[in-house]
Amino acid sequence: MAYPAAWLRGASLGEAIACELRLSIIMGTIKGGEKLSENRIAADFGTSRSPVREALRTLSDEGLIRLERMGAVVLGLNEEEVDELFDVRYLIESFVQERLSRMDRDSVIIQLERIIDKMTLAAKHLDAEEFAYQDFMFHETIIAEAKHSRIWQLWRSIRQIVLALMLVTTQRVFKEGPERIDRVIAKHSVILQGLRTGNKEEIQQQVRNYFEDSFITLHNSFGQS
Amino acid sequence: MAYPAAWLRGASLGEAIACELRLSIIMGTIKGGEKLSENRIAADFGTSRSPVREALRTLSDEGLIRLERMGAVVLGLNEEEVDELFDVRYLIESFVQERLSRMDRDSVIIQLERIIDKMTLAAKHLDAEEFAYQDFMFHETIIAEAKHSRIWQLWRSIRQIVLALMLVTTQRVFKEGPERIDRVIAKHSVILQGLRTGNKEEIQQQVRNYFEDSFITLHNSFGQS
DNA sequence: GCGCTTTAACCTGTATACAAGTACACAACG
DNA sequence: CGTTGTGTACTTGTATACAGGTTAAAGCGC
Repeated sequence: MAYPAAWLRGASLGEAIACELRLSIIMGTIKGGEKLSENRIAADFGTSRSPVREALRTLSDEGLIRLERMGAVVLGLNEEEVDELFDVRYLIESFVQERLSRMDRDSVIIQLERIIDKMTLAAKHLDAEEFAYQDFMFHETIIAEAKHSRIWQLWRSIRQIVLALMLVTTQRVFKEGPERIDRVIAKHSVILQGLRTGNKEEIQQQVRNYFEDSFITLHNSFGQS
Repeated sequence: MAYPAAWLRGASLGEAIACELRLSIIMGTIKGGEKLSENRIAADFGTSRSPVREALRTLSDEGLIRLERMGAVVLGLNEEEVDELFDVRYLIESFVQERLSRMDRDSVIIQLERIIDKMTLAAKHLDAEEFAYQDFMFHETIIAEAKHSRIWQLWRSIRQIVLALMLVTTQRVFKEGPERIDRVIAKHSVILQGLRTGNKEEIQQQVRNYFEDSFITLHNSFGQS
């Protein structure tokens, strides 16, 4: 599986290399402990060291690798670290939703409705890539609408990992059949419904439910793989 | 005011340039809206574009500037954005302390005691730089001890800004006299005391108090400047 | 065979070079 | 005077070159 070319439109070589490497690390094609050298990667991708250097810095900022004196060592994402990523996602979305509950939500609700429509369409066409992307956009839209510069920055620092992870897990979900896919859509609808009510406690409860459910699903998925 | 040279030991040129620029932006020497060019900065610092490029990426990741097609535009930190930064700090420390309350805290308590001693010493010698650094280390130590890879990553994405901000505010505090300095030390002692008790609710209350107080102090400080 | 020294390959950090694209000013023209 | 076109200067993204340092292994003495 390669990184969807459509997601790389307008990206520089450095970003593209970062995306490819990130996906390889998340899928386990590149294993934890492995050592990466700028020269070797540059040779592999047929580029110079400059974009590779940029890519390695990106992955280092994301915590997927650690830059050392010589070479970069791959840290990878084990099950526990994925859990921790979900901790952070929950922390961010919980904060953001609390904030949204005190704001005008008309705009975000309309956007989320459209996104759910697109998810439904992608499910119909069995387009896992598009589905994963819309799933991603659903959450990104909510976070963006809270209009909190620092929270947005936190999101930026994990968004690419989240996207790559969604791509992988969505493809697993699609293999499990349509009822599983529908459940994912339903989960998002519940979040949207909570936002519509504007009830702070209910929204928080919905978000908690969402992540608890995702958590369990994820572990089952890990157990199988 | 320049960035303390002692804090740059072992740093690459790129990191050093990032620190200098960051401080200039936070102090307002470089104002929001201003446009930065790699070439001009490289000329100013007497280096090539490579480290400057790295520095600009760092500042972009930190949300202090925005990289555009041509030139980078300075975003700066107004009062509201500092508030938002404190939102994030509170979010992180609150999470971390909850986690710590369920862990063995002996090690972190000893470390924090030592840090408070160093703060007291720095206060005695009126060494604002050292005081700011120990203040910073106090919080960083707490976060590190929670041993949560993703939370640590979030912290990493704001730690340099926090450090620079602490340097600026600490120097203001030092100008206001010793009683203000002692209050800062006392605030940290309260946090430490909360950690000693291990009582979850009390710890959370202490952390909330700390940030509410910092919040108010900060706004007063902003009002004066 | 084992340990020490030396050397050679390789790595990163930084500098420089080149190419493609963008903005802006200025001039020519309607 | 307004508009359009062109040219120039400056920008970033990428490639290449160089310097200093680290690793590792090859070679040699024992």
